[in-house]
Amino acid sequence: MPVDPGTARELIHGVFDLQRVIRCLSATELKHGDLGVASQGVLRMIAEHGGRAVDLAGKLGVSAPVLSRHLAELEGLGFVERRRDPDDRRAQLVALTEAGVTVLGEIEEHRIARLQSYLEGWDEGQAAEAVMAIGQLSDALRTGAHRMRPTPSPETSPAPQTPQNQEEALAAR
Amino acid sequence: MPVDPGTARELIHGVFDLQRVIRCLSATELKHGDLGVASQGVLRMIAEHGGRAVDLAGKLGVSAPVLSRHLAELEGLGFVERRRDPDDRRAQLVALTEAGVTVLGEIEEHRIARLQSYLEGWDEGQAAEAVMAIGQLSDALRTGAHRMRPTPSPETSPAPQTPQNQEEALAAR
DNA sequence: TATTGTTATACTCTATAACTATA
DNA sequence: TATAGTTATAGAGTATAACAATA
Repeated sequence: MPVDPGTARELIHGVFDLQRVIRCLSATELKHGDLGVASQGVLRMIAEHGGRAVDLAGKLGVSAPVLSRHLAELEGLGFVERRRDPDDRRAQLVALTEAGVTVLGEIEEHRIARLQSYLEGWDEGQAAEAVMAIGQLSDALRTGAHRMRPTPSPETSPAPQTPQNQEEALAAR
Repeated sequence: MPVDPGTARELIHGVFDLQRVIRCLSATELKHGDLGVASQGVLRMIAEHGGRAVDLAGKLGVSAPVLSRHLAELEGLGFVERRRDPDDRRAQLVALTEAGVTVLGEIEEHRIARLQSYLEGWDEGQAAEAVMAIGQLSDALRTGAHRMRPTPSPETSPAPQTPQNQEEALAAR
């Protein structure tokens, strides 16, 4: 028994509206010194799941070249260190420097304080419900889309051939 | 009594994660013929709030040049009609053509069916809660950011002077 | 003088293709 | 032959600045 089409429609529009509001906020806030929003996301992902670059790209849901450039930028700013993986000398192990940890902390603190002020009047339960609802939605979209893809005519085409980086991204969590 | 900083943090990360998942979906789905996701959003906004172009830009949260180009594209595809506003000959009144209504209907139907399949296993209440939570969050960010801005040193600077299109966007709903 | 809309230009973030080095 | 990463190039979407026409 699927969700009512009207509710699905409202959810779609709600998500797009949220994205619009956030884009407007990104224009004015969400910039920290030289760091764009995307680089800030890379910084956080390194803090949480540091390690091989290729795995980070998968978790971030971006292609290898995109991550490569963000890492080059972050390394140039002194926020990230890259060293070769001793077990696989093709790969890189990525980690935050002390400066990187510091700047990420500043970014997070600033965002949290700002969100807290925007959420003035909310109670804890309301906020927790929003966290849960958004998390559930992300999971549903991830697994749903992931379950969709792996059916590229299993008989006619012998192998997918394309790297298909979305899949890794969607399977990440 | 503000929301707990830990909860605020989770909410921030949850929203960014959701954006990542949606970006991955956008790459594979969410394209309808020649129409990019942004143009599809313009199409929907015209359907819901058609009228003066400048007001549409405010509701979409984009600058006038961006809307101008999207409208030119949509007009070229035959999905949108523009005519001068008889009451203000600088302005344009924007509306969907029959083809525009049709294509928007197709887009919505396709998205709804897809989301319904992704939300397999959800019950109606869970979906309704997600709609509510996301709507409340959008509203909070909109009004919060809007309340923040109108304080550009009210004594030293006589007038804002800059168009400040974010404000209109944030005040739209 | 302010507002509506357009064009030109630039920025951010992204992807694909072609390449090197390693496995 | 396949994978990790880089560089080059292109595309989508956005903004600011400069402009024309109208108010």
